[in-house]
Amino acid sequence: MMQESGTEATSNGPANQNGAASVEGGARDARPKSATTLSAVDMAAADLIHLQQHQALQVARQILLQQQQQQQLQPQQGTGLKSPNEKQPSLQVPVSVAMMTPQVITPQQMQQILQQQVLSPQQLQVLLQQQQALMLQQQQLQEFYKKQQEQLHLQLLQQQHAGKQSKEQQQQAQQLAFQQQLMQVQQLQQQHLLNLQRQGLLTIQPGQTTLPLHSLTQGMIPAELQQLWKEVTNVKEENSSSNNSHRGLDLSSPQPPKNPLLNQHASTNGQYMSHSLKREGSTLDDHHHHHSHHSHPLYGHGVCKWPGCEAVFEDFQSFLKHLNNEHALDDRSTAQCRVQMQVVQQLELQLAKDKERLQAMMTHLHVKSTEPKPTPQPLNLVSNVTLSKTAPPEASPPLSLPQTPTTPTAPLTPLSQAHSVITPNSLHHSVGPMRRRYSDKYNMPISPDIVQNKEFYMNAEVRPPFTYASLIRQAILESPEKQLTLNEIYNWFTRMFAYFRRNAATWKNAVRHNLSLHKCFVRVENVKGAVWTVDELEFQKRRPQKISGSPALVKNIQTSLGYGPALSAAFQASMAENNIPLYTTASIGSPTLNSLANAIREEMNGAMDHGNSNGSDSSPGRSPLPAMHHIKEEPLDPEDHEGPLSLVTTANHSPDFDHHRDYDDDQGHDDML
DNA sequence: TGCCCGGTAAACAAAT
DNA sequence: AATTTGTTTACCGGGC
Repeated sequence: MMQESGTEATSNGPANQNGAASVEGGARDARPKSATTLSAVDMAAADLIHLQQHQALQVARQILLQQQQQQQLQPQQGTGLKSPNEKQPSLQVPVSVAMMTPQVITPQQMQQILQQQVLSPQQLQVLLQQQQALMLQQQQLQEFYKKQQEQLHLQLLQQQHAGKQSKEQQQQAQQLAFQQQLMQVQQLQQQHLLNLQRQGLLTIQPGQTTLPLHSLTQGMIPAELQQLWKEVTNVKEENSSSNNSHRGLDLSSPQPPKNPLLNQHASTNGQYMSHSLKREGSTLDDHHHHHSHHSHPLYGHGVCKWPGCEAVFEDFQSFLKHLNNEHALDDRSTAQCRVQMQVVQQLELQLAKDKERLQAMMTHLHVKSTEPKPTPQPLNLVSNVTLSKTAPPEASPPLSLPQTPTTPTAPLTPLSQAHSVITPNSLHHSVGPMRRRYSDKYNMPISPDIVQNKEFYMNAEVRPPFTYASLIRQAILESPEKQLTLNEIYNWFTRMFAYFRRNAATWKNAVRHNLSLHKCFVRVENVKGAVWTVDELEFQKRRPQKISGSPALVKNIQTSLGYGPALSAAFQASMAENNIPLYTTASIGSPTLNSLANAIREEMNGAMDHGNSNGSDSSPGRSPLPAMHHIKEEPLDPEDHEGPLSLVTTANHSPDFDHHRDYDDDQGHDDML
């Protein structure tokens, strides 16, 4: 009862259309319409991006973990080899950590860039390229480290099991190797930074090479990113006004209150101006330009590595040509660039977290010799709490992240019994892609990154690009028992999507409506009430209908998704780029997010599926972006949107819904905080 | 143009 | 008596 009212009534105050929700009689017309279309679309895209990042991050994390391990294990050795600029991380982690981070553009830097209005088309591209290069590097490193890590693991295992033989020697050798790798990484990173500086894209003072960890950790929250992107886009749009003026992300038309500075981009006439800027910065850059040698970050193995583009080229020249023609500055490229930037951003954030995690792990292991059991981690405390509920002691080592500094991790949903290890219910097995692979292996839970995703949805008031039916199904399938009460479903919605924290009367009604309307939702009487379950067959049954083959549809979908093609392409490309097996990666996360990710993928696949759609494997995906119509039609006063958007605030309390009896509805959380 | 979809609004009934 | 939970019907707009 109080839920709905409380929900929106809260801060939106005026100008909100919510009145319509519960009481309006014919207020229907009152419903605002028109404006948000794009933003909504864009956001949907953002969601995807998010997922992508999510996965990419995992990889990055691994790399970092390894790096840190090395450092930790070998604090002293090999010092001489290191570049002079570092102070040698003896014990302080921050330092070492910091060293690794500069490779990606930090939020601050990003802002700088924006502020300087250097976002000319060229620069945007350059930026993108740089970021891409980053990805490549990480990929390489990843592979490399992967091997090493495996060895390390083996060693550890041996040590533990076989007692304390003289493995130490081996380990030392190993460590040396690590050390070397570490240095390599650092060099790469520095190199990269240099590049950026050269391009004039970054203005970093010499001594500033190492950024404070917190700057990264704090990263930007989705909302901020969005704002940033908005800025970026705006700037860009001003230049290339023509195209589709719409699609820009104008979630909140007005500029964000936060970066007033950015607003000045007013008449940025990028093109030329930036050019000069670039020149300026290029002073140091005399030697190689990324163009000079064939090692163009966007060109590899004869293929264009632009997200989503896999064009093949005989020679570098033709590639360049292609790059200029096909990937010139336009809405699409910009969108892709944005995606990439976000990816990077998220990676950065994740890296920071994982570093910290590693740190904890190392600490733990060190201490271990003395007192193995009682892990002293401060974070553990937190995590323990989380785990305690369900978590069997077993695996899960260090886990969760401690810090979570200023991040707006929503305080709500505490826990997660979650991992639930996905009940062996063969239920979802039959379905398409998502279930295959990821669910089999129960994965260990705890994954910090979820928080991020979660945050995204929780913060961004973006209408999720899924139909109610899809979401409901998702909610139900995610539950340990594969069944939920209506209320639990509601809770899931509000937990997972900020969007559903408003207009409760409306969407709840829709949920109910969907539950009873679709055959795929089966109500099961229960001792204390009834629960809803999903008849997967039924569900799948009606999924294939549209999408499967029609190219036209695909096109539409893409369009609907905003930069659909671009994003999805970027999404997938990036994944591939990082060797991130979608499913595998996903499996690491929490069931909830995984599912979400999978759901999205599913939708995407269905939508984009070029080619083999019918038949067996191709995912069922189909209904994609359903309903965003009205979103687009709601002109919502800027205020309306803005408020929510700055969610940081909003996010913090959302508990409104959760309270009462939901003890078990929260399967999906992994937050550790 | 008509059909199908999915979202939204609502009326109503039944269960709490 | 007030809600919540479910069902159903109607209407809309979009895609085809």
